[in-house]
Parts: sequence; C-alpha cells; structure tokens
Amino acid sequence: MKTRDKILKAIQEFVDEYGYPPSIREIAKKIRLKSTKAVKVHLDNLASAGLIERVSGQARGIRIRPRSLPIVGRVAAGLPELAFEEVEGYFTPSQWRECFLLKVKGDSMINAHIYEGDMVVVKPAKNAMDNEIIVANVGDETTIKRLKRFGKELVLKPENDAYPIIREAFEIIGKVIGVIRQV
Amino acid sequence: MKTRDKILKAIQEFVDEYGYPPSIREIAKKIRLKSTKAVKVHLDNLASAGLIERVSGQARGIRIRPRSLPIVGRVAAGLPELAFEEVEGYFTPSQWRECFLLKVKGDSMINAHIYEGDMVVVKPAKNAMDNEIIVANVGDETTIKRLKRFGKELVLKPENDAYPIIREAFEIIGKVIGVIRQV
DNA sequence: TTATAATGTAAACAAATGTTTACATATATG
DNA sequence: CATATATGTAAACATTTGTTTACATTATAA
Repeated sequence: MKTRDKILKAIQEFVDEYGYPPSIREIAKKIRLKSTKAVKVHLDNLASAGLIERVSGQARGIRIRPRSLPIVGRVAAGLPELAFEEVEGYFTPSQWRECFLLKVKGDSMINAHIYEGDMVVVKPAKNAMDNEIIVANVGDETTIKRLKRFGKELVLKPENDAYPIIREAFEIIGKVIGVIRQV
Repeated sequence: MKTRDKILKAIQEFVDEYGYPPSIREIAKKIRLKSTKAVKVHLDNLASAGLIERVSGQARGIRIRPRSLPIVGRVAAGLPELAFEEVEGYFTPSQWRECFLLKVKGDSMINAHIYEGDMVVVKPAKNAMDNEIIVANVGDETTIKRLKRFGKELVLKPENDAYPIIREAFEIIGKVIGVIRQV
C-alpha cells in the first residue's frame, strides 16, 4: 500500500476513534514515518487531488469527506476494488447523528416490514404528521406505531391486522426515519 | 441562553461547518467573549457534565459527536434529553467502513425480510459459508441470494418459495451483513 | 449590606503543531 | 551510467493554541 493511501486511511481511522483529525506528528507516528515533512508533502498531494481539504497553518486543519457508503444498483464484473460502474448515490450514516436506535419487540408493524429484532432509527421529536411511523410512550410502554388522525383524534395504528388501534393517551418520543437489521 | 449552552452550540456549528473542532479562541470569538479563560472554564464544566469529551493539552481536543448510536429497549418518560435509562448497547456505523450498499430489486428474498427498495449492506468477499446471504453475479445480473451447499455443489437459494434454486455458474461479490431501509 | 462564589478580562507562559531548511536516500528516466 | 525527481530524515523555526496567573466585575446567599 502506498504511503499516501496509508495516510488517508490513518486519518480516517483517527477521526473515527477520536472525533477530531490527527496532527501531522500523530499521522507520522501512526504510519511509522520519522519526519513530519514527508507527511506534509503527502497531505498537500492529497489536498490537490481533492481527497482531503486543508486549512493551512491551523492545528488539525484537515477535513475528510463525511463518510458515506456508495449505493449501487448492480456490480461490475470482477469487483475492481470499489470501482462501481453505476453508483446511484451515497448514504451517509452521519445523517443519524441526533438519533437513537430502538430495538423492535413484537410483530405489530410487520405490514410496514418492521420485525422483531430489527432496530428502528428514531429522530427525537415531540410532534409528528399524520401517517408517519413514530415511537410513543403509552403508559410506561414504549411502542412503534403509525400515527393516524381521525378528525381531531390522534390514534396509534399497528401495521398488523391482528392488533387493534390504540386510542389511549400517548406521548410522542420521535419519528422513525429508518430501519436497520444486522444479518 | 446561558453561556455554556452557547458554547456547546458554537462547537456543534463549527464542527458542522469546518469538519474539525474549534480552538478555544475561535469559540471565544464566535460567542463574543474577550478572554480564553472563561471559555476554558465552561469547557471544563461541559466535560465534567459529560456533554463533551476533552483531551487536555491537545489542540482542538474536543469531541462532541458520539461515535455510535445508543440502542435502547424502551425510552424513559419525558425524553429527558437523551438520558435513557436502559441503553442495551451501541451501534457504530463505522463497522461498515469497507462496505457498499446494494439497492434491492424484486421480491426473491422476502422470507428473509429483504424487500424491494431496501438497501443491503455488502461486505466485499470472494468466498462465503453455507447458509450465508450473499451478493453474486450470475451472468451480468447482480443478485442477492442465500448460499447453499448440496454435497459438493454450491447453489443460490431465493428466500421466496415462488422462485427456483439457481444452479448456474456465479461469482460471489460479497456477504450481506445488514439491511437498511429509509422510511 | 457584606461576604463569597461565579464569571469575565488581560496578559504571560508553555506546550503543541504547522512550516521550512538542509541534506540523505531511494526511484525512476533518459 | 548519469541525472532528475520523488521520498524521507533531522533539526530549527514560527505560529497556533491550551493553560495559568492576577485582577476586575457580576451574581448569589447569609
């Protein structure tokens, strides 16, 4: 692996671990270079190649693109090292920064393809719109349901015909903006 | 708004804008404080309150964004600012570092709860074990199936009884280690 | 009110950190 | 081979940046 790529990888790992970018000396130590000059040259190259951005003179003035995963529709033959022919877009987990994950219990939302053991991504909120899937507290139970407006009444609708609509009082905790399942 | 909260907000805004944390002087300038001492005291308070993490002596050694999302089983009443009673664990999107996302087409995997429009998280690999869900190229089609070993023969099994087992030649692209759906 | 703590200013200090210079070594490249 | 270029080491340098000290101001409580 070329030194330049090692540096890029080291930066990404450092940011993942510490939450802020490394200093030049920290990069040098991580990839076992004995001089800061060599690192600086490579950083300048990475910057002119557009792989990172730098603010000269500033401590840890390195910005790497927010980590994102490429979304593809199909994969080119041979899998030539992430050189996908048809990248449809990018998914950035950082859009979930303010969220938490709620582990799904029960099967009351299977029509929305939310199953026991899945994790729903919840964006904290106190209000929601008609038809959104939300997390709410009913009594001391935390539950995932679809919010439905019947005239002036707000109710919680399971996505499973075997369960009844909930008309009890509830408190909205947040909106479900995604579902994750680890295989 | 209290100075401490202004500082916390300023840090978040700075990180959003520049990709790395602010220096104490930059914070002071942003919230119009004329001394670095005042900022430092507040940073120390924020740190002991657990709202930020600091590495003393290091330039821009401030971490605000959690590296992981908390997984909860239920939410405490009132949602007291992300103070969850029962955090069961943490989910770190960075475990998907080497992966890509493949958009799901068709309904051949619905028994594994993988639906059209979902995205599967694929970890590139050239081999897989019996029973794993994999991404493979069959001809010039990219497909998601379960890998099955029949004696010495490896086949691709859909998770939908309406589809037949695929016995054609295929190339393994990677393993499916997760499923994401954006609601 | 008066004492005490919290908060802020100003300046000095020390450490961390980016930058530069001089030189050595490897790696092409003709 | 000979030369140029890239890459690296070592050390010095200048700036940035966290920390501390001394003191002023404001808020809080007895």
